[in-house]
Amino acid sequence: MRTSQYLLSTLKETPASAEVISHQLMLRAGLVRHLASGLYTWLPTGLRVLKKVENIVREEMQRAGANEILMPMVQPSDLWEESGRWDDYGPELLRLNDRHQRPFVLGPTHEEVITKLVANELSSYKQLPLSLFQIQTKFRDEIRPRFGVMRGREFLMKDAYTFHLNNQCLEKTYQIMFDAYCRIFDRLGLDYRPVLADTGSIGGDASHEFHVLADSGEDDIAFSNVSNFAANVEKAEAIAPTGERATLNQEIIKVATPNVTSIEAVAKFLKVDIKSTVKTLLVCGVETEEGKTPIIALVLRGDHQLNEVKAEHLSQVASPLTFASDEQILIAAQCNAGSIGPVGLSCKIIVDRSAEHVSDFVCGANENGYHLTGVNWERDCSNYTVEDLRNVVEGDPSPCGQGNIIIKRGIEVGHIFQLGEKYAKAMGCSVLNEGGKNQTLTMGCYGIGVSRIVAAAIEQNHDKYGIKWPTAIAPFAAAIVPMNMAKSARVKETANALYEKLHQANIEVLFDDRKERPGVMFADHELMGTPLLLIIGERNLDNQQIEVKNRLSGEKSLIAIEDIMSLFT
RNA sequence: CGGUGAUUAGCGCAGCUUGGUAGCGCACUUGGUUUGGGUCCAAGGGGUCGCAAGUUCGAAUCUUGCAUCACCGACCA
Repeated sequence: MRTSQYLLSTLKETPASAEVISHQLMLRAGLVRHLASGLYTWLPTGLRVLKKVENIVREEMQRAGANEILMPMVQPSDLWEESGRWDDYGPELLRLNDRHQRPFVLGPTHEEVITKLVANELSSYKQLPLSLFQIQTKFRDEIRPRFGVMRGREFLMKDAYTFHLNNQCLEKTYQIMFDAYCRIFDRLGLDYRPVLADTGSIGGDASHEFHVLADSGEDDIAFSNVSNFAANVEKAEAIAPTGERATLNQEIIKVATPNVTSIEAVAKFLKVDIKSTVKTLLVCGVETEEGKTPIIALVLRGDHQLNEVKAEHLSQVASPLTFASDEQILIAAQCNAGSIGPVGLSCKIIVDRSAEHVSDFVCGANENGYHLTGVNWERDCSNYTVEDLRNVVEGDPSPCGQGNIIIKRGIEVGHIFQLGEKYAKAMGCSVLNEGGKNQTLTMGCYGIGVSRIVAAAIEQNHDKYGIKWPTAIAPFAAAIVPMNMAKSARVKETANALYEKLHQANIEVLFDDRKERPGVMFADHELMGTPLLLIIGERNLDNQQIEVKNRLSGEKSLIAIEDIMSLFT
C-alpha cells in the first residue's frame, strides 16, 4: 500500500473527549472515528488490526473444532419471548418494529437464534457434540458507553456455542475451548489471565473470564501471591477469619454522634479503629406471596465493601440487588441510613463472616444522631445468620488455601461458561438418545470481544510516541520510509523496487511516498506502531544498505538490500 | 437513571465577567524555502458561536428551556 492511495489520518493533538490512552491513540493514529455515543467507524488502519485479531480468533476456533456460521443481527421478538429474555433483558436490548409493526430486536447475543437453529437441524445424539461460532457485530444499548471501542454500544464479538448430550461431554468441550482461548491470547501477544468468574444470571457451574491486565481495566481481579489462583473480585470468596472471637469486655453504651453518619466519620469521631465498627445496609428481600417486599439487613465490618453479587445470590435477597428506599429504611429502623445498627432490628439480619468476628464494636443505634459502643454478638444481638458478603481485599488469605490476596485491574476480553439446559429447554432443543428417547441438550457458550481486544492491546503496548503493536496484530508488517525521495532519484528507485519486491512477496508493507520531511514520517509511523521501519537514504545507498528500525526494541541496524527478505521469515 | 463538567472552523483552545463587524495554534490550499526526527516565510479557503425562545437598537456574550458529548456510580465481550 502506498500512502498516496491510503487514508492515513493521524492527529497531532489528542481529542479532548478521549480519556484512556488506547482511545486517545486510536483516534490519533487514525484507527477509528467517533460517530455517536458508543458508535465508531473503523478506518483502514484500525480495520486491518481488527481483521488480524478476528483471523487469529477464527483460526483457533476452527482448530478447536468449531464451525463458522453467520446469524442475523436483527432477530424477531418471539424468539426472545420464547426464552423469557424479552421481559428479562431490560433496556440494554434495543427493540424496534418493522414496517408491518412486527417487533424485532438488535441482537446483543445469539443464544436464542442458535438454539432454535440447532433444535431444527439436529435430531440424533450421533451428531453431538457440535460447536458453532460466528464473528459478528453485536448491539447493546449500554447505559454508559465509554473509553472508545472498549465499551461501545456496537462492537465486534466472536460468540461460540456448543451442544452436548450430557455434562461430562460439555465439560470436556469447555476445557478444549479454555485451551483455545489461551492459545488465542498467547498468539495475540497479550499479558492475560484466565480467572474464575461469576456465572451471573445464567447460572451453571463453571465460568472463566479472560482478562488482559491493565491499570485502566474496569474489573478487580484477586490473585494469590503464591499459587496460580485468580478470580474476579465479584467471585472471590472471603474466607471466615480463623480463631476465636476476642472475648467481650465492654458494656453496651449509647453515645450521641450528632450529624455523624458515614462509618469513617463515626470511627474518627469516637476515636476507634474502623475495624471495630460495623455498618448495616438495608436491601430489599424476595417478594412474599402477599406481594410484600421484606427488608433485609446486611452487616459488614466498617472497612469492608459489600459484594453485591454475593448478596444477590442469597436466596432471601431480591435479584437484582435493590437498596431500601429512604421511606423503607425509616419504617424498618426508625431512623435514617447513617444510624442503622443490628441491635433491636426486627428484620432478617445477615452478617458477614468478618463482621461476625469482631467484639466490642460500634454500630448505629437505630436512632438519628446516636451510635452504640461496646456491642457484642449473641449478648446484644442474636437473631442473625452468617454469610460471605464482602469483597476480598489485599492481604486476605487466599481462598485456595495458599498465600494472600493481591488485587490487579483487568480488562475482560473473553468469557466462557457452561450454560446447561436453560436455553435448550426453553427453545425445545433436543435429540433422540441411544435409547430412542428425547433428551434436552446441554450447552456451553464462549465469547470474545474482538474490537475490545484492539483497545486492550494498546492499553498494554504503548509508549510516549504511540502504539507498539504486538507483531501478530500490527496493521502493517513494515513501512518503507524514503529520505528526501523528491530530490534523490536513487532513493526513489530503491524505494520503489523494494516496495514492489515486498508487495510481490505478499508482505504487508506501507510505502510512505508522501512528500514529507523525515521527522513527519517517523512520527506518524511510530504513532501507528509499525513494527519495522525500512529507512532508505543516500547515506547508506553507496553500500547498498538500508537502515532498519525496530519499533518494539528501538534497535537500529543496517542491512544489505538483497538480504531484506530475511526480515520477514 | 443520579452526580459533575462541557458544547465557538476538521482538531486543540481563547473571547463571555463589563453585549457593539468572531480570533489564535495545528491541519488544509497556493507559491517559495528546507530535507535523517513534527523546517521557515508569505498569501489564502473554511464558522447561521449545539438548538429554540426571550431581554435588547444590537446577543457567542445576559435569561429560560431543550439537545448532544464526556467523566464518576449500577451493566457487560
